[in-house]
This record gives sequence, structure tokens and C-alpha cells, in this order.
Amino acid sequence: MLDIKRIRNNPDEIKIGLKNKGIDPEIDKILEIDKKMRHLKNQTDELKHRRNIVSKEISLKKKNKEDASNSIAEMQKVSKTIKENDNEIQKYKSLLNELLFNTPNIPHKSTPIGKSEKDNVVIREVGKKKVFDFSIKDHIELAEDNSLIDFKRGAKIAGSGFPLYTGEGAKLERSIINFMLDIHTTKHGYKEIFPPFMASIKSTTTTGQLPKFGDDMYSVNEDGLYLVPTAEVPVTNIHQEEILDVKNLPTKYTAYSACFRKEAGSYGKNTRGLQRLHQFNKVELVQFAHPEKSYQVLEEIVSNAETILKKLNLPYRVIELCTGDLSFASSKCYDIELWSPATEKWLEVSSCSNFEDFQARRGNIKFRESNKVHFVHTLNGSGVATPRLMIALLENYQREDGSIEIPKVLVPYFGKKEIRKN
RNA sequence: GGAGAGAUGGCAGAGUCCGGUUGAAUGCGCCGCACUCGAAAUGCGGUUUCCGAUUUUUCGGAACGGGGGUUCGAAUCCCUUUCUCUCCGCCA
Repeated sequence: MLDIKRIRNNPDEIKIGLKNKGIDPEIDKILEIDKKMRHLKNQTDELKHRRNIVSKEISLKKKNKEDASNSIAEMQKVSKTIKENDNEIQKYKSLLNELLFNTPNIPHKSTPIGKSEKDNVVIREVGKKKVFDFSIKDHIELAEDNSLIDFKRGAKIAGSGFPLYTGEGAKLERSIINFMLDIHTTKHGYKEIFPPFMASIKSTTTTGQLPKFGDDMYSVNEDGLYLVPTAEVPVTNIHQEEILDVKNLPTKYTAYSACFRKEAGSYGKNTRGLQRLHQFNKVELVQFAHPEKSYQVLEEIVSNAETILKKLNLPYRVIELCTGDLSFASSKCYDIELWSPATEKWLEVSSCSNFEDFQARRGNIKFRESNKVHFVHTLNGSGVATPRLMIALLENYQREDGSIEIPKVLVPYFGKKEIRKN
């Protein structure tokens, strides 16, 4: 959530930022309510001050066995007014909160201005697209031929978008997850977390899914819980309502989780096979950073994710999202995309964002530095999501005879050098 | 799921029965200063957060898990809710 003081002091800066994001800002409405609320609060605080003084007088009088009924009568009236005012203030506050919680973060000044994904900027392309001297298969054919994934039975169990990994497919998935976690914990200094896969209304509000995007998540209404769309939700909320010691910044967590997304309205194109799923696996990177360091940390997270792809020797590119393509909560965001040779398309496997203090304000996550308290900056990035990684891996490592080579770094995890149908 | 107990500052822990200068004793921790060549020990001082006004300072308000109520006044009384612990039940 945006800082109300910042809105008060620099309304134009905020308006421009939101416009760049393609949002029609309600800043004037916010300012108007804020002004009314503060005015009433001032009046009411004065009344409360008066009441505090008279209450002490009453206390003294009673001790001395004097008559206090006049004071009490006066305070009865005052208290009534205070109560009415407090109710009014509360109304303004919840109105203000509703507006603020529905207002997105504003882009960082370095974020390229643009309207849609067409205006995103390619930062770098790493690795060479492999040239095949035979006609290649796509990941669906490869997965089915080698009995790695049973899409039909997955659909039978839960519907489309719920893949059933079987045999070596299941083991390969597990190998990838373990490989990524091991790299991030041993080489990049992250602490491993295994979080709950459901999160409360409050937690999903911290990270920005609620109140606006509740429809994108699966929910268990009777318990007020949401299936996590990403481990970002539980992991960011580890320090909800806490004040961290500046010595502990940055705090770095990595977590595997299953991710659940409704992906409503996205049927049809680009949903075949593993491209777009209701349930998928992801290893997430989350950092709580000092505000002065957070943009450095963002670059670090991107490079941590890139390390995985480099070690797997897969061609990828890093793009920077333009203001119009930026998500609700983020100020700056890089996506990493893997090359799918069969479809000749780039597939997003990671999204690395700096949310600055946007989530920290919502979740009240702070740090103390020389006796002063500030909001932390939160950042996260996928390191990385498995389904599209699996697509790239199967397609890039396929051989002419239909077998699949296992990348060197995965062999210790997978236990074999190749997948070959008997 | 049933019965009971509890939730207080960074931590531990008083206060709650009997409502009134208690934002909160005490201890630990932390910061500063003194002592010391230095450290330890000791002594002195400081140390919650949020909101508003005014601003190099200060003033006012709020908060004792959350929400509501009673009252001139609530950490303290009442209701409700969440969580934790103990016992029972169920269970991987």
C-alpha cells in the first residue's frame, strides 16, 4: 500500500506513476477523505484530552470524598460526542483503507514506460538456441512417449491443468526441485523454508492478491483460506507484524511450494501440455532488504535464478517489464524466459520483482536501525517454476531416437544419464 | 471434536479477584557514558509502537492478542473471536 503521507506531499508524482501503470488514479478522493478524517481526529483528540484531565479530577474528588457529580455529568456528554466522532473517524478510515488497499504500487523511475508486454525490453539473451538436424517433437509428445506425464489421468482426477507425473517423470520433477533448492541454499545463502500451502485472508492481503484478485485463487471459503498461488505469500508473511533487526538484513528465504491458480479465461491457446496449469511446482526466492540496497538485491535475485538455467545449459533471455505490464504490487520487475525449440517461443519461467515497501506496509514488516523503525523492502523471484523448465528441458535435450538426455547437474539427483523407453 | 488454563514492552515476568496519575514493577537484553592499557565486573543514564498538530524542539491522542460492550474513567468487569498450552477423543 502507498504511504498516505507521500500521497499528501506529492500527489502529482503518485498520479503520474499510476497513469504510467495504466490506472486511473483516485488520488483526489483519497486526499479528500484523509483531510476530513484528520480534521475530525483533531477535534476529537481535544475532547479526549479534556476527558483525561477531568477523569483525574474525579478520581481525586472521590478519594477526598467530595462531590463529583457535576464533572461526571459533563463528561457523560463529552463521552457521547467522542463516541459519535470515533464512529465517524472509523468510517473514514475504512473508506480510506479500501481505497489504499485497492491502489497499486507505482513504478520505479527506472522502469521503462509502456502500455503492454509489447513495450517490454529485452535486457540480455544468454546461451545459443540449439540447432537440431532432425525433426523435433514437442514436450507433450516427448512426455507421453516416455511415460513421464499422464495428462489424461490427471484430468480424470482433478480436471485439465492438473498434470499427473508418473515414474521417471515424477522423479525428474523431484530432481529438478531438489537441485534448485540445493543451489540456492548452498551457493546463494538462502534459508530453506517449507511453508503452508494455504494462507489466510490477511496474508494474501499483505502480498497483494487480496482484495482485488481473490478470483484468481482457489479458496476454502468456510475456513477463510486460500491455496497459495506462489510461495511468495506464505514466505513474505513469515515476518508479518514484526520488527527485524537491521543486522539481519537482508533475510533470504527459498521455498518449494505447489502453486495453485485458477487461470480463468485462459483456455485455448498456449494452454497445451505444461504451458499453463492450475497446479504447478515452483522454488521461490524471497528477500527482506534494506531500502537502500533493494535494487541491488533485485539484480542478485535475477542472477540467482539465471544460475539455475546456466547450470542446466538452457538458452534464456531476461526482459524488463514496462510500466503497463507491471503487476499490482511491484515497482520493478524482470522476467526470465526459456526457449522452446518445438514451439519457437519464449516461455516465462521466472518473475523477479522489487515491491519496495508496498507489501511491507500491508503486512507491517519493519526493521530497526539505530533506534528508528522503518519498513523493509520485500523482493521475490521464481528460482524457477518447473513446468516450463520441464518443457525446455525435454525439448532441448531430446535426441533423434526419442530418448532424452539428462543434464549433467541433474544426474546425481535423477540417478541416470538418460530417459529411454524400453 | 469435548473439557480446562492462558495471551501484558526485544525477551522473561508482575499487575487482573477489589476499575482511578500504571504505557505499565522487577529481571534480562540492547544503546550511551564513567571506571580500565583493553575486556569483564561494577556504577550512572537511556531504551514500545502507531496517529495527529507543530516542527532543528515540543504538545496531544491511541494501543496490554483482535473486535464489541459497561463506565466520567478499563490491562483490570462483561460479551465475542483468534491463537497457544494441558487433558480426553480421532488420526498419518
